[in-house]
Amino acid sequence: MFKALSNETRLRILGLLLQGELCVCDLVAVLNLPQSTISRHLAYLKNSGLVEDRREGVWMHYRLKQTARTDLANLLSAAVVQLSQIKKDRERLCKHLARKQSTVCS
Amino acid sequence: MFKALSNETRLRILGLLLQGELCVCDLVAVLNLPQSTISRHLAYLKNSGLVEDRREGVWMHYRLKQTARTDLANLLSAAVVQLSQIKKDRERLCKHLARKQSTVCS
DNA sequence: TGATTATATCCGTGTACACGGATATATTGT
DNA sequence: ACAATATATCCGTGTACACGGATATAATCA
Repeated sequence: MFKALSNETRLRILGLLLQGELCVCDLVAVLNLPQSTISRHLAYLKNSGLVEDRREGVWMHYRLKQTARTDLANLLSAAVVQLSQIKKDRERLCKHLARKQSTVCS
Repeated sequence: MFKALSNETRLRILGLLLQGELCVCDLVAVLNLPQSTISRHLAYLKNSGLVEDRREGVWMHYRLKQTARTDLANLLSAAVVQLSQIKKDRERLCKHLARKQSTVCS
């Protein structure tokens, strides 16, 4: 698990997934990284047992596995404080979702 | 910090240092790994700001930095459960210290 | 079936370590 | 100064990834 958390991009992905389920294209848009990079990290997180996926038509949705959610929330709470990037990501996610479909941002 | 925790040998070292200050030779004896390996990881942990050292004659003593102690205790509590090796290490440390000088094992 | 879109995987390249034996350095006691 | 001991660093080798462009796969729709 610590290995999964030892990469900044994965930390950022997990930080966003803490807010709720997301599809790959949302992560690509918010993190502004190549799609192959995002997909690779999602595969890594899935293999590590931290996230699970769900297909909905063409879209793959990723979410934290329930079994890992509590642990991750605790561990990441420290990371969120130190890695200011995560806060910015969350703000960007909020705007992104609002732009996409006028949903309320939690 | 997660990078420092992402290596099993370092996790084991930190697990032992949670019990208290130790010198390199104790770690070598308890973990049964080459001295160069232990020294390298201790240097890594020191650079990461997780441990600090103290020279006492020929011996170098390493201990957790106070600033990291609480965080590490929390993070490692999860690791201790999962990585059974850490429990075994602690038992070996206890025996080792008892053998060395009939000290009480905390 | 063929085009389109979303996602996964492949590929070559580069970097960060991990490893452990060998060697260097530092300290102590003679 | 020299031997002995504890520790740090060096060195060559190997592995695990990170990266991102290119390509393959999968699903949808016309």
